[in-house]
Amino acid sequence: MIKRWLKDKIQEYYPDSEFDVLTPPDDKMGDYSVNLAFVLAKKNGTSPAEEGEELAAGLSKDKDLADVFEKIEAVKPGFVNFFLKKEFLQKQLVKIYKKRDSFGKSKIGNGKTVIVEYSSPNIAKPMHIGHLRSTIIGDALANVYEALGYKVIRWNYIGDWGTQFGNLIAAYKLWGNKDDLKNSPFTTLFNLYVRFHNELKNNPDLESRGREEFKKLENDDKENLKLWERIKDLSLKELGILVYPSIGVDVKRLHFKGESDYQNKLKLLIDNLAKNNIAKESEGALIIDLEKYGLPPALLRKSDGTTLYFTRDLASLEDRIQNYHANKILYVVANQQTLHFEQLFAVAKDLKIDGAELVHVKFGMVLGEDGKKLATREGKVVPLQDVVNKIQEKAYGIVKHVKFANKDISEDEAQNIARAVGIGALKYNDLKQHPYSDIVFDWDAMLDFSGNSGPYLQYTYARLANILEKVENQKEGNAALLVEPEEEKVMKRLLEFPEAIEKCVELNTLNGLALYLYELSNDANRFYESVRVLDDDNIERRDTRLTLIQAVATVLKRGLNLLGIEALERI
RNA sequence: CCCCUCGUAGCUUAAUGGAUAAAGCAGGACUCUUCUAAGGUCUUGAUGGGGGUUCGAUUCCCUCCGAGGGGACCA
Repeated sequence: MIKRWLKDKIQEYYPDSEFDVLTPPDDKMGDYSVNLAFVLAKKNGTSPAEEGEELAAGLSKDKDLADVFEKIEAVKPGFVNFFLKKEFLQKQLVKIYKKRDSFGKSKIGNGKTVIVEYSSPNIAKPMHIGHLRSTIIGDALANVYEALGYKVIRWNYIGDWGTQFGNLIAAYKLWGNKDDLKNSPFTTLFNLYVRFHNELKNNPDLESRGREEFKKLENDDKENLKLWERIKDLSLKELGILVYPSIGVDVKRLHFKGESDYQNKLKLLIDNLAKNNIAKESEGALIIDLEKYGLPPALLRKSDGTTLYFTRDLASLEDRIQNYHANKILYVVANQQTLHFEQLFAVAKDLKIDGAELVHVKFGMVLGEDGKKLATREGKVVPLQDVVNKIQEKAYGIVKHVKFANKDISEDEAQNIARAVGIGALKYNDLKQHPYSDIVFDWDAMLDFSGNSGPYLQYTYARLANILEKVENQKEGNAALLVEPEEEKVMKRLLEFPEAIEKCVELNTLNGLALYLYELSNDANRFYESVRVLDDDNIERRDTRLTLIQAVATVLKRGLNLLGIEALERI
């Protein structure tokens, strides 16, 4: 059908052309070639007929296949799979094997600086399951940018300023005590936070009390400043010692920056904006009108004289571009704040703070089992530590009791496996989904270690590693010996790795990479089940298979690490 | 009322405008004297409704229905 249609088109463009639509080895090849011709034509600004002719030429002369494939591969990698001939695959496998440690890496970032803002805990509120998404997505995204040759700053923008701190200080002054704060800062602060909001219902005066305390804080009130510093110190310590390590995030690589760091720059910023008539008074507050962008005005200063998140974020943006020379800034922040970033980016454009590409990498919320938002105010949250603990317990149970009865796994190793597998499950469960969709928090799904899950990938890696461990001195082998369909499938899949990574930065999502790794694991497991490697009498073939396994294992490990998931040799 | 996001199988999800819409879970049938059964094999089942653009639409446009989020002194 399509074939005939293309023929007609070619007749129309080139009445004298002798080109016939490719003579394909089977029916589907024809349609497929047509698609390709169109993709190539679009890409190269040529006509489908020209591209088709070139394709046909390549296909009819097998010796040039690799070149044609490589050209197509550059334009439309997924398509090539269909055509791949064994010879090509074999050539590629050797290539991949030889450069397996750098396979997938590239220099397309060219040393450009990318700031990835993620995690950004608010130390007036406890970290809960909702904060996890930003941390997991941001950390992985930063890894991927790094692998592609960008200079990455992992910007952890601590929420340590704002009205809520006034609330917290007010609550502390009413109900808090020193010892609780010292012993378990997060729990204590959380309890104060919840109590404040609960009592607010009966006692609306509390709100003005909180505002009052924040105003004092902004006016350098000594007592409040001291209390604030104490709260901040303790919270950061707990974050660094407890929270981040427990989810496998390297604290040392995070660039901590607090909202409060911009406090002393705000006055100048505001004054300048007012002086240049960019900001104006409205109902006692200072705003920037954004009507021409179809947006509500951005608030710079409240009528009580205090500043807002927006004000600080604007100052921070300036800082990031001027002092950190960011070429690109990614804000890994939930969907809910879309408007905030639309406003921020619009103002940046107005002020010509446009030295960097600004992207709001948004993601959906974690919803409760009722499908409603998990709100901190009623204390209706799943604390991060609970999730981490529960998932590790489950992993530990499996390691310990389900099998491996005859394996010498020490207690320490079992603990370590449980930790890595638990976190792997948690992270993969998040990353495999498109970030926009809301996630309904579901213990069962999160604790499911079978099927398309983190542990499945880790398990696959461990199986492959187990084979490799049993062999010494293997040679490269001869790729021509790999003729099983399962082997071909794996080889084809390996080729897609670089594309899977590059797509991550193109779209600023990671589910493509997660899916790729799953499919690679799938293919690898099928290969594993269908072909016995070590018992092979044909040593050359055995070595070739080991080469394949080595390449897969390396790619799998690198991919998992990019996602922030550990690949263990034994699980 | 306005803006943003989403709507795919019983459930949770996937698919730069391109191949027979892809998986997992749940259900059914198999598979461990064999390199780790957290595995593998087979099986049932889906694009909210209506228009449009296109050779081709889950994807882009319009409209309706439904869900969630946001909309000047929170972040």
